[in-house]
Amino acid sequence: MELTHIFGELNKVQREAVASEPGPLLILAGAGSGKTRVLTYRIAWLIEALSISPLSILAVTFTNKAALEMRHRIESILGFNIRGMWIGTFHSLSHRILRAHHQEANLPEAFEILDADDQYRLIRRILKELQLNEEHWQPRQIQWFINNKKEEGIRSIHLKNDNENMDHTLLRIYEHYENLCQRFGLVDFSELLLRTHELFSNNQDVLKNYRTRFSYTLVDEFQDTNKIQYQWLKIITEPRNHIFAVGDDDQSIYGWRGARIENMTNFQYDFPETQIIRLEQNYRSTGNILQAANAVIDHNKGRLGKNLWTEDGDGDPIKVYAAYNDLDEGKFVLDTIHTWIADGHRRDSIAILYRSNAQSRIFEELLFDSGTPYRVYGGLRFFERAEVKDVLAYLRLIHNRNSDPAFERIVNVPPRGIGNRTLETLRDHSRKTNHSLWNSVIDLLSIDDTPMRIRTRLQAFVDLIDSIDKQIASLELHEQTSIVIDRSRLVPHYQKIGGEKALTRIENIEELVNAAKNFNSEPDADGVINPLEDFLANAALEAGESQAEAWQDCVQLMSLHSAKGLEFKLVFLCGVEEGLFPHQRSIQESGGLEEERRLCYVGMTRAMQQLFITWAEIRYLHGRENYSKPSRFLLEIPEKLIHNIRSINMQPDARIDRSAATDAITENDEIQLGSRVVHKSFGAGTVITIEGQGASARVQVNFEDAGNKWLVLSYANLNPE
DNA sequence: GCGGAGACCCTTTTT
DNA sequence: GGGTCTCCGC
Repeated sequence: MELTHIFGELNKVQREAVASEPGPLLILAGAGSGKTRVLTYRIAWLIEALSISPLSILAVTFTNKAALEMRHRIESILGFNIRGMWIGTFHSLSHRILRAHHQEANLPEAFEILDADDQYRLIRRILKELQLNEEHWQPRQIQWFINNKKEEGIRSIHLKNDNENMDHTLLRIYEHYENLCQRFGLVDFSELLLRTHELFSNNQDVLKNYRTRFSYTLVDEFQDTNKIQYQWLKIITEPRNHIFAVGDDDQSIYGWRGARIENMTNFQYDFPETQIIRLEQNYRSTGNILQAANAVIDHNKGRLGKNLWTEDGDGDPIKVYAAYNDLDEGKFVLDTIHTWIADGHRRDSIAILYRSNAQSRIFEELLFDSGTPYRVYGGLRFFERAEVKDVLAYLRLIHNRNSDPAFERIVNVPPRGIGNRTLETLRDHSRKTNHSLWNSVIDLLSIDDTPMRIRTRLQAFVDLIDSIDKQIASLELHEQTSIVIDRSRLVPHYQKIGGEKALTRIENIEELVNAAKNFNSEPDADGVINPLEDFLANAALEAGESQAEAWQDCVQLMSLHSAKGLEFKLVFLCGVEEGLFPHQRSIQESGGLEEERRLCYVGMTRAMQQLFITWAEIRYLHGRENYSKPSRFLLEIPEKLIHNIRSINMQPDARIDRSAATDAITENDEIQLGSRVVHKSFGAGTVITIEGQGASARVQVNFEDAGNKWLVLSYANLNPE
């Protein structure tokens, strides 16, 4: 068979991986070594060379984005579409399986997915019911505990039986949570995985069905799997063990969320006769960048071992800039960016990476003021926004009256006189009767001693929901959405309270109609299509990544975590200071420091041509001034690979000078290039040049009446217009 | 029940 | 610095 279109694109080791005999295979794929390429070509090879049907292949990823991209890439190699092939995240695949076998999995047909926010609210409600103090029983920690246990495959019943030291109250909360979810058909993210795994272990018929169907399993980012995900993979793959796992232990950065790097080391023992292939040739970065990254990661113990190399040249040294404060750091980055763009590069070839999202603000301000287009990744995603979740909650309640999370969310949004007092009564009733909140309302309406005013308001709410339901019953999804938005009166509500954010919120609400319009519902296993149900599940499972402007040419700002898997010609690694990176809290955790170091490795290996590392001696964090030292990671890079733009070890004298200058800049930081200013005698004008810093800083201002003037900032007494 | 003023907290993020 | 949550007065 003619397979040059597959093999022609690959190097020798990649070819070996792609064309290896079916069987357990672990690919250790270093950063930039063509991981995705190997994965997609492997699938193409199975289909073309072994004539495996796409329907017999199961491909698992961690994000929806990765799943989508993989599908596109495979289709473009093959030249035909593979619509029926199962490519998805652990969660979306589990969801699909549970929908198809909800009875065997002991779930109601209309079971609902709880996202992290819904789960948090539910836990708080339980704490209240159990009359536990939130100070002592922090909802976040409970949430973390429950998810952690589920991700280890442990239910409350196991804790009860196996562990005598188990905290009694914690156990009671977990138990209560499980009961409530079971009773009302609520499934949180970890439950999707756990429940599917239990379905497979308890139901041989179902398991056999999937084992027969899927003869080949492939996993991406294997280093990020947690315990239950690994078991999920094992149970579906055995006994054939045709599993193809691709990962990089050096890029495991989600340990704090349950990912088990040990899964990589255990793989070869759990799947006997595992073949291990190392992809070490890097096609992304210059020699210097690779050497520096290798040197840093080499400080970690217990690695599987890998050394990246490249056939390309050394390139420029790593440039390190020691700033005196965060503003100076920002200005340096901005200047460098402008030079880079002036040299003819695209803006989207640039990434500013940082450890914590709070660091983006200063860069955003500077980029904004200089009129440089930029885009910040991370933060709240579309379907997680409060206003969007409100609309969805109306839809959820209409679809399933027994959805307590949806009920709680919107029963009084916009305010309709059903306050905490009434809600407490409802919750109380619900607890006693085991009825959902909605049914509790119905109950209360039929009880004679319910006060008239409460009765009126509850009735109005019931009527509203019922009447919207009736009105939208036979309409298209986007029409349903549009009517719900209209009749819920959420837009006027946000208009009323919104303030500055009102406009964005209303835009988001309206954008939801478009999202509904563009949503393609897939028929389930029985060929049934339920667009609304699908849409709601999808909203929970897919956070709603990048919206429209994703492809515009702008500077990219993101946390190091979100940068994994991406590459940029020019990378700035910012805030590389002890306490911030590695983060203070991670230094205290066991294994925390090594994970931070991997994060540093991930950051450095994003750079193709040029890597800048910056740190600031003074940083404003949480409104306070902090003094820092350069990160230990910086000191782990061999000096010969570094070009210092300013000495890391500042002279004491220089330090005084610089902090003085810092103050002056901070005081005047509203004066920027392009700022509108007013002078006592020259009147209004625009700042067109700024030179120097501190007491000697000078600006050139183009005054409307007086023309161009040079002024010394500390004497001129300029005020913002 | 509503809404404004102050207290409080604060890594990383996907599903 | 800023977003969320609580408390309190109306």
